[in-house]
Amino acid sequence: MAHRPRQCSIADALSIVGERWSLLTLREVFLGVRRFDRIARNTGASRDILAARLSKLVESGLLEKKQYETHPPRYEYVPTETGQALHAVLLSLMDWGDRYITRTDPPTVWAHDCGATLRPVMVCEHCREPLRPAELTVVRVDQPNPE
Amino acid sequence: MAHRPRQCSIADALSIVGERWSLLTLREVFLGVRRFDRIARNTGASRDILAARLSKLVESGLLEKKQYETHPPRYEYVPTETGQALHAVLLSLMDWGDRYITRTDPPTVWAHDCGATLRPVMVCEHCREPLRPAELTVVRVDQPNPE
DNA sequence: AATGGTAAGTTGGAAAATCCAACTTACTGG
DNA sequence: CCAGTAAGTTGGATTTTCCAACTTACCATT
Repeated sequence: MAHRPRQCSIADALSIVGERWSLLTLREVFLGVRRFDRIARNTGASRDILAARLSKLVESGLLEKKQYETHPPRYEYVPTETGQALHAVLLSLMDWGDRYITRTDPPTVWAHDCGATLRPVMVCEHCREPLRPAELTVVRVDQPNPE
Repeated sequence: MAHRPRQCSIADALSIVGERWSLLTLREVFLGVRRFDRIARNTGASRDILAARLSKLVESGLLEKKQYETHPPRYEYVPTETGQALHAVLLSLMDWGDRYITRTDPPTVWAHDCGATLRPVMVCEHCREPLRPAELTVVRVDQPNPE
């Protein structure tokens, strides 16, 4: 009866960063590449789509457009706090790719300030144990189709 | 000169789960919804696209098709180990959405077996400290455009 | 002074992906 | 016998994406 999709923060998040090239654009920004041409070449996105994605990321508050040159006006895209918080998402995606998809050695390696090569792990904030899918239970979820 | 995009596990991961509906499909599977019609309704994906996505997820080794009825043949989609490992990605995306996008109370709440309401946190495996973007440095990365 | 390169887009038209409603097959329950 | 459920498939319309070329304006070189 209720043909409404499930309400959920994953869907909300994807409505902002779920389109093609958005996450790769943010990857470049996190790697320090913050100008249009370079982002276009490093991702492979076509210029028109990249322009649209960057505008959306700015409108959505993930990036800020900083002018670094007037005449002609040129901008670079720097992450806001909201944008920076997405770094964790990209790291978990990278980790999954490293482990299960990419055959070779991890192409990208980060170091943590503690001195170690970064291995990102998701833990429960309360007990600090690494999350295992089998140890999770749904407590509350929107149920679009009751019957 | 080199017009090759950057080689990276995030791109590899997105080549499998980056298309529209793939991650929402996996969300449903993790919530225990494993049959075609329900997934279609709960996500809002059109049936033809959903069929294509499910096939791809099966081919890519994230889901397995289990027959639960012959005559007519009916299947359900259950996550493999590779698929289950993506739960962490969805949780980090959910957490980001909860914090920065969704205005209301978190629509979906998970509990951890330790008894606490789940708050997923990304930590450095070595020192166990929560990751802060400012404390990360790139050690190695594919550089598509040298000059 | 003219030429080529860099930079950040924008434009128009072709190609690909997605959407949508209707159809199919084969059971089950009333 | 009819309606409902389930897992898709099909054809055609709509929307996105792709691609190459164009624009504006500066700087470095010849």
